[in-house]
Amino acid sequence: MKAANSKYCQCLYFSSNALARKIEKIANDSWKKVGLTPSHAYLLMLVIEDPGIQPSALVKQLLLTPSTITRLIEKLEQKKLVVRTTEGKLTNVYPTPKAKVMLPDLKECLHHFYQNYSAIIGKEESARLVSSMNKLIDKLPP
Amino acid sequence: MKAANSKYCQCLYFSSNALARKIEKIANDSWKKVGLTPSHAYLLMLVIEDPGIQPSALVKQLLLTPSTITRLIEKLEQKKLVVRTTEGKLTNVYPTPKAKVMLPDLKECLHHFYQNYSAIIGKEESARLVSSMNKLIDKLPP
DNA sequence: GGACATTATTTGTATATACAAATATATTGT
DNA sequence: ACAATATATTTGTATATACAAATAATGTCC
Repeated sequence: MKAANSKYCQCLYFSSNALARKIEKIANDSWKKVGLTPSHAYLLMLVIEDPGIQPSALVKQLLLTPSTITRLIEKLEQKKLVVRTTEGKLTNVYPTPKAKVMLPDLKECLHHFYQNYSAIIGKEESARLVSSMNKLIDKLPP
Repeated sequence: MKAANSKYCQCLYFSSNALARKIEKIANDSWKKVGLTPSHAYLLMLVIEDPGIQPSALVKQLLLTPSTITRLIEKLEQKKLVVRTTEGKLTNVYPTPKAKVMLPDLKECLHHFYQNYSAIIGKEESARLVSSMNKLIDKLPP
């Protein structure tokens, strides 16, 4: 006997992963205009809004590991969008003028992304979902 | 002015990805006993329950791309847990005796996984979440 | 029945992320 | 003030996944 919904496992593992992959695809499209992946774009926005922000703060805000944050910064540095200064054990990340000029475009992409998904799933529904996901993220171990 | 919740972006992109990563971690722990990643384990369970299943069917059930399915099967083949037979353009995947014997252990891991996360987030809450995620997955473009 | 399109699978390559270890600095207890 | 510990960041490496192209077989249309 097959399950009623045989399209995919009725399991949190696949549901959460599949959803994340699909949303990632929408996000990738939304940020194509600025030639950045969503992760790079979000990190860059945080740097522009808080110049000198440290990798450890980015780790907390983006919920990524320190090594991933380092790699994201490296790429933005290659693209001349940020610069790093290290003093002691601390590193500060600053936006370049080139990056600052991009801010309106970055915000526009963010808006496009929001429009894209809320057009499909509805504004209330998506807000509810984000909120319940965030509650869950807080509950789960780090 | 900072947002009330400054820990991470109040955005579907990060929420869905962060949630998926955290759940993946719980899943990885749950399947450590059988020495498989959750993806490999789920694929193997599908093969055991439906011997001869084709990669295209696995693609639909697991919501992964054909190339990823091929790679997962390759690894299970290396571990002598499945065999492939190709006739024409179709491929059939069969479990080995070694794999069939593992089924109870695989099911036990699945149960552990379910116990692990429902202990943290509650059975009703997790069922609700899976269901609303699945609805969303259906709505979003492939 | 042959040209063209469609389907199924695999292969080459790229990417995002993580883990573990390395490095370097700062803090604390005595 | 020194040893031990904790914190911040980077580096080396591994993994899961995807995309695009290649391969191969099948179906269709005139």
